[in-house]
Amino acid sequence: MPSANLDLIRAINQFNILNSIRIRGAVSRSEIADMTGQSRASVTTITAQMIDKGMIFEKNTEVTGERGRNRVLLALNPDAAFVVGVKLAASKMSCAVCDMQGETRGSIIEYEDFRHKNIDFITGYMEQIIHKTVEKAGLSMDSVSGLGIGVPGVVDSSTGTCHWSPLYDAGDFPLRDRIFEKLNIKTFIENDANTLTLAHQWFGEGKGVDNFLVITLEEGVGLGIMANGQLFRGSRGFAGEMGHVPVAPDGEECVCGKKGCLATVLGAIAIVKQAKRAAENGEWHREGNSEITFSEVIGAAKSGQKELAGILRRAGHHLGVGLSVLINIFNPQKIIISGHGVEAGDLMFNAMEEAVNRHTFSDMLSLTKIIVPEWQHTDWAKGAASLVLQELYKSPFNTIRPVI
Amino acid sequence: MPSANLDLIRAINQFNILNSIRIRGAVSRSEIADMTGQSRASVTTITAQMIDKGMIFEKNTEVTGERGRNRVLLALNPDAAFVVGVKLAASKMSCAVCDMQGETRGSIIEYEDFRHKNIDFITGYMEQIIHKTVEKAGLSMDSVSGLGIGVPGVVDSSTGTCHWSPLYDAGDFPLRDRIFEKLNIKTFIENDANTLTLAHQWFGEGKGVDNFLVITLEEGVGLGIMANGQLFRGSRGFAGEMGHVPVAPDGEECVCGKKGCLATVLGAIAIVKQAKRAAENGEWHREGNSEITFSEVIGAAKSGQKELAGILRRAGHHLGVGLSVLINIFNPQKIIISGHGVEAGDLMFNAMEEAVNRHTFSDMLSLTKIIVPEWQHTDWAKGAASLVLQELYKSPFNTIRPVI
DNA sequence: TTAGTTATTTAATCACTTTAATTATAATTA
DNA sequence: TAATTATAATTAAAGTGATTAAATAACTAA
Repeated sequence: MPSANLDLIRAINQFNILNSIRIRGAVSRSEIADMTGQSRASVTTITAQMIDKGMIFEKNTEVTGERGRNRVLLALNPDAAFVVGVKLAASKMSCAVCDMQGETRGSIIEYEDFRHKNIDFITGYMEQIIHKTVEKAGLSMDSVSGLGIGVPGVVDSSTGTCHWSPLYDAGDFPLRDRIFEKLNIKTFIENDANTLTLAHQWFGEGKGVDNFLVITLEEGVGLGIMANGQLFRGSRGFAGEMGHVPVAPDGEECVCGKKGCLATVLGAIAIVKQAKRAAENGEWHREGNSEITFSEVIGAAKSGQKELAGILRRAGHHLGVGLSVLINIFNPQKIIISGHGVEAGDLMFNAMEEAVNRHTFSDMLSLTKIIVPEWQHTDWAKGAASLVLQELYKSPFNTIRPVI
Repeated sequence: MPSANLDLIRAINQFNILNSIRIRGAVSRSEIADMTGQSRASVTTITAQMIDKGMIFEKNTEVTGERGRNRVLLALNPDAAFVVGVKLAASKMSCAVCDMQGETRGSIIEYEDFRHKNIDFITGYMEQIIHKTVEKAGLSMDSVSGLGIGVPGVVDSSTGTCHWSPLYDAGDFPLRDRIFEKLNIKTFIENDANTLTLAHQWFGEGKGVDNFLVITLEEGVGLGIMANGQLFRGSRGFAGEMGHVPVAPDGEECVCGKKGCLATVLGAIAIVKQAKRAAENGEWHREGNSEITFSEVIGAAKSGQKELAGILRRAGHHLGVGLSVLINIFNPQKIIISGHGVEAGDLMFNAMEEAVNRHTFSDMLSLTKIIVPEWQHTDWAKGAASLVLQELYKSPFNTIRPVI
């Protein structure tokens, strides 16, 4: 247990100031003092240090026309630090370089099958894509303050160990340290749904929201939980295994052995599987014999293929039932739905909405906003980058590399 | 936002020291320094103040036979403070006086129907029971440092307002302030399941466990959530509305309008309702015509009444399904089952266990212990008392009344 | 121009922990 | 038995970050 000493209070106050500036965009010293509860003198001292380090700068003086001296607005220097985020998925890897404000300064996505591949192949690939992305952003590796990696599966972020992942069969693997050895950059790893949840807390729909959930629709279904402003990981990082919540008691058998898990109707794998069956049964007349992709199914459904549209509606319905369970248990302010599965659009989400409305006590439902924001592939990598940004804001003076 | 200053670090360090003593029972200054990370000098200073105030005392010197000066063990003075907890239920009120170590020093339970009663009647009743219990414990009201109240329903503990309760139809009600006006004792209110969860964290099965759930089986079903060592209340205090999680899609209609909610099969109300139907159908041959009570149903079921045993087994089964959902989502270290509903015993819990085993991925299940501790009526009031003890430990010097 | 108002900075002070030195008390060793 | 070693607890001095109060800066209104 670390003791509370002067270092701690300095860290807290620095964080609060930096965060106030981030949240407000540009803000004066007096306002910071009011927001953080610190004395004006103290704000002057700390902001002076931050200006000195190049983390923030005096943007302009605000002319309000009110009496008294005008406020000098302070703003973040977006170039104060750059961080890299990498998202590892079954069939692709994406990488993004973000600045201090969470803006993407360069990104790359590459398609490759990583399932059952050698671990060295994956870490090597990662090293390459990082170099390429940093170069694309016009930066050198020296200017990178940290690296965040989002991994599907169960991850112990404190030890940097990957315990289990759908990607490979190996046991515990020290991913963080292995990457650090290669690049010599401070590295953080985390479950992918959690990185996205953090990204929303810092830069997205979760700004200023203490309790929200993030549903990720990819190959499977993921859940990120923000509780009391903190990421909730469960006792061993297993929290949020939404996929195996039973929603259809008379449904199909799941890989886990149970029947009617959410994972059997929702997520790209389940949807493609159902589409394949429809094609085999002749309910979906399909040209050619190539492997069915998720995008293809969505496209056909949107073009009016009734059977496929039904599959999406059913998926939406069950998602809605699952959400109603979550709303009852968590009473979140927001539920944010992300992942490339949102491509399914209204076909899925109308059915979802209907199911949520039907299955949730209206008093509770009225407290929860369900949001499907615009989705980009690189959001995942940006999420991984936020993992570092978070650490950076927490102890900026220790983490930020000097701007050369 | 409160700024981080010297007061904060003192509060944190005091809390950590007091808590170390509480957890270990009796512990030396050096060990405290090691546990909390503080310097020995600092521990000496702070513990001296605490001894001065009568909060802790030098219990004895530990003779280990090791080299060097013997350690002086410090222990909590249980009489340093007394707190009162009151639990309000539909048909009873219980009250307990606890000491600094959470030991019950006196308790009273009284049966009375509080449904749809005047609020003044309830607060008046509360005032009386508190006076009686304090007297029974051999104490005066002056020696009471604080009062905690556990209320079924939705409570905003920060404002002390009771927003909604199954007990009465009135709207928002400032219960905390109303009681404070009567007794002039620092008062805290909280949802009843949450008080029990706190009690477990501080003095029960949740000691040292960061992530656990408490299921309360009373008239209905309640859920208390401990996430990252913090009570999780949701965005408006509605979190943990477990009762309306759907578990039996083809089940009975619930008061909330949906079908097959957990509340339709579990909890005293639902079970008595089902028993009543069994009696009406002639499946349960019952003497007399009095109102059926929960205890009577349990008794008859345990004596071999097959239909009633079936009702309990079904309830246990659905509870098990509900728990499997919770395990998937929360991955808790423990699930603690409490409330007078545990009287149902093995009849219910065997079925529960079977359902949990069947519906939960075994890798996840192995991480969660499900516990049904011994249950006493006054545990509720003790829970409410912990609400105050928690505050007391947090800022001991401000809250503890001088011992006269 | 002057008074009033707000923003920011500076200087002095305070409160807390830490480090280093010191005292206290025990077992071990010669 | 006396010196040595080890551990516990205390004390004194030093360091540090926030706060308060006073000073300065920069503006508006009259």
